[in-house]
Amino acid sequence: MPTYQKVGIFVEIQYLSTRDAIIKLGDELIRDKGYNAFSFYDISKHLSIRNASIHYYFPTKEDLAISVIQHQQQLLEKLIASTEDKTPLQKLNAYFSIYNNACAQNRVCLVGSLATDLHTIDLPVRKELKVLVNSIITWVTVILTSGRKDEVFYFDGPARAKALMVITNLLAGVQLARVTGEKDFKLIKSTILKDLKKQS
Amino acid sequence: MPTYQKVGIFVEIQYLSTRDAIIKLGDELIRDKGYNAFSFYDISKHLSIRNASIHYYFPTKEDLAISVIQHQQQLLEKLIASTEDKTPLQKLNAYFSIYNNACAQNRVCLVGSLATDLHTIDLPVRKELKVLVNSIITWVTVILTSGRKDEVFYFDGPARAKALMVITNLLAGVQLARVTGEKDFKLIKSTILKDLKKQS
DNA sequence: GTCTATACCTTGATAGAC
DNA sequence: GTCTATCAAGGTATAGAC
Repeated sequence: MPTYQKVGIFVEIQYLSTRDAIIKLGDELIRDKGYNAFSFYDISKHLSIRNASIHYYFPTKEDLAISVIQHQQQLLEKLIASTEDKTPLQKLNAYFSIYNNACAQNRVCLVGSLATDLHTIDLPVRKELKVLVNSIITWVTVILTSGRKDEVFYFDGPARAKALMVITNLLAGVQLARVTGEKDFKLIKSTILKDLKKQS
Repeated sequence: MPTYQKVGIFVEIQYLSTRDAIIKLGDELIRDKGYNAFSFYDISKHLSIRNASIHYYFPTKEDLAISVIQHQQQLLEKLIASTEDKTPLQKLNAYFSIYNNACAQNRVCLVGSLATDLHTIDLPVRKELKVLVNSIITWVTVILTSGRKDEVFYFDGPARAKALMVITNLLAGVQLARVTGEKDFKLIKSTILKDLKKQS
């Protein structure tokens, strides 16, 4: 068995355009503090740019919100594409990974955050959110359908209904975990999997 | 079979002290727009009182938040007490009724709303929220435990884990329903019950 | 594309009269 | 207990120089 010497520390550095950096930070802020609680100052401070520069890319706060949602939509589509050839269980774990990351950072998921603020945002943003939500529901429904067909998942009733159950477990799981602790989120995750794998 | 004549319309009028009216409205606003989106003006406008009068009862906004949470805690305890002699299924339906009302008004539940805003509120409020969350989890766990003992509910694993599943289904269910429509919330509810009643 | 400077509004909060 | 009046802070947004 070979031995290894530590010869350095590897640091991953991301280079993003100003625009992409604003979107990424906006996403994190919405999921950390909520849409109405974060301000352009939070972004300008962190990126060492000025308020006016943010408005150059995003004339209004709602414009930024739309771009943040579209960015999540793109991430989702990448995740779907990159797991295309994987098993249903691997795909489901890929979906779980979204919430694992969120929970580890003590952030909630974008959908849950914007849904609670829904009545304070205008129609174009709501419309974009609806697209994202439907993409998520559709993907999870497809995963569960193929998993049941392959007899790796077992559940009764329409796959879409079961998808709603799984999604709501995770979505509210990260919210509850903020109050009761991360171990409850892990408990929810393992309970979902145990339940799906159990022949009924 | 007797017949009846309509002789009048019955209107239920609530008389609340200013203090209680503020709390009730604060609760509705938090669940409608979120903690950071509602303002004292929303309350003063609706109650035809002045900003300063609200501050007389609640020196700070966080003071109001604490009273709102405590009010929900009292409602919960009343609900628990009033269903003490009922069956586990009736008790579970009583718990469901909280979310039925919320969903019908297109409002989310207080826990979900404040959990997404958690990082913008200070410790005393978080502490109060934690008390409420633990009360809910404990009650649902007790309901599920006695239901399983009576063989009206069937599920594997710890009752607390199953309680977390049911609670997260409902909590995120009302949030998702804002985006996809109320019928999905009803689907989630009926799926929970079907699942619990199914002998495995 | 990024800056300075600023307009304009809403917010939570307070002082003090009644 | 409720009011008028006011404040200071913080917010989004814009004009215009560089």
